[in-house]
Amino acid sequence: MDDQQLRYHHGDLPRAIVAAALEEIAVHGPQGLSLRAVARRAGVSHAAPAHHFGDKAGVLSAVAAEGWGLLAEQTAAPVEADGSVVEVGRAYLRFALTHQAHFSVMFRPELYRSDDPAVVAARDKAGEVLFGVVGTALGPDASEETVWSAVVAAWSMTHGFATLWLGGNFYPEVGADPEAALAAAARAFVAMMRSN
Amino acid sequence: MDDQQLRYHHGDLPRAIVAAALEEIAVHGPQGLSLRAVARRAGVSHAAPAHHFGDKAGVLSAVAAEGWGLLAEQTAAPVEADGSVVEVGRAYLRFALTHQAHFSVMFRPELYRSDDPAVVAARDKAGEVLFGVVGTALGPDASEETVWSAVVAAWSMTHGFATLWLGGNFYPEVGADPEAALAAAARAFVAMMRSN
DNA sequence: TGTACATCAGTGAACGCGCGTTCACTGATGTAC
DNA sequence: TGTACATCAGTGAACGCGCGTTCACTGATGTAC
Repeated sequence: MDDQQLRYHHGDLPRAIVAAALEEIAVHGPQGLSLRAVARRAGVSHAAPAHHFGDKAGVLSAVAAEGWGLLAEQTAAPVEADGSVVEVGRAYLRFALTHQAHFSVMFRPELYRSDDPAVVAARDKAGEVLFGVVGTALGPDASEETVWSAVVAAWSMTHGFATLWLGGNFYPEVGADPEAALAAAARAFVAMMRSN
Repeated sequence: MDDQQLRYHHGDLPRAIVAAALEEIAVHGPQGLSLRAVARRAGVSHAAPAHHFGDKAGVLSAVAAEGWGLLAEQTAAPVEADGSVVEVGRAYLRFALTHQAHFSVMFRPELYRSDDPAVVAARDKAGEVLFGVVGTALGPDASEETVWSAVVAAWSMTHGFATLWLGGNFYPEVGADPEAALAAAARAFVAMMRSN
């Protein structure tokens, strides 16, 4: 509620609308988003969001594109620092936990325009990071098929962990430190599969 | 639309309402469920669902309880046939893919009464199956902590795979046979982790 | 076999609400002269 | 420095809609006698 919002011309209303949408989504979920609630939160008239984004799907597309972009950035950081697959997994998990609103929109493509160019570009970039680090981990001799399988596995485990954790589905025994729990889980999984 | 529905007394309207709710959820998602649409689909007046279930959360609680019960049953089947963790994972995945509506409700506890006794009982039963089969796979010498970690890993990977698959997030390279893709992914994951 | 009655499943009208979208508008801003 | 004007960001009233819930009711059913 800074005094920017009291001015007739807001300054950067599109940015403020996305921010307000994120706060709304954090409370009511992506499907429970209402443009009127977003406008209320941003302190503008209820028709203002549509003025900038066309409609509700437009607002959610902006959120999704921003989310995929942030995910690509934050998973690329450990790669650039010579990090392992595990480090990238941690970064993915950290992103999911600290950007729950983005995260919850990104994986509901029916709510936004998933063919929006900004969305496609950001999503592809995030995919490349993941594929690249897994390929490096497996070494140059691994078949492309193996790389795909390992990508699917690493993504599935990390993504599944994040959603189950966020949904409060784990028992308290799992502990309070999600990153440590995920790393321990990956290790225990390998031990279990080896013992068969 | 059998002639049961033309009778004043339906016969088993609660059952029909749950069935109609599942069909609605399959189309509009759990959050998009409307009691009036359910009633329309079941061929009864819009107030009928509330008569039996109290309110919307009541209908969704019934769906969730049924879902957890089915999951417990279907993952227990391979265990009774001396199946491995991988077989249980397959059963979990098969359940998710063939019972998408149940699956999508179960993991959104904010939409239903997750402390409903029927829900709690069914969910606990499903948890015990998973914990049991992982414990067996690791053998009697594994610490309880290790078992927990392996449960978290197996559950995360299987659950993550199911949700990413259902969301259409995988690239076509992953193939058309989800159960095979998941098994291959688990194998490739172990290879990748070993190679580091 | 027939009748009276209690039960309760399902009805349908009514309520108030919040929503998305449309649209003619107003007022702030910057630029041209 | 001052004025006219074009631009467009944001307004606010209006629309029609589907929703959840309530509530007095009706009609089917089964049981008691």
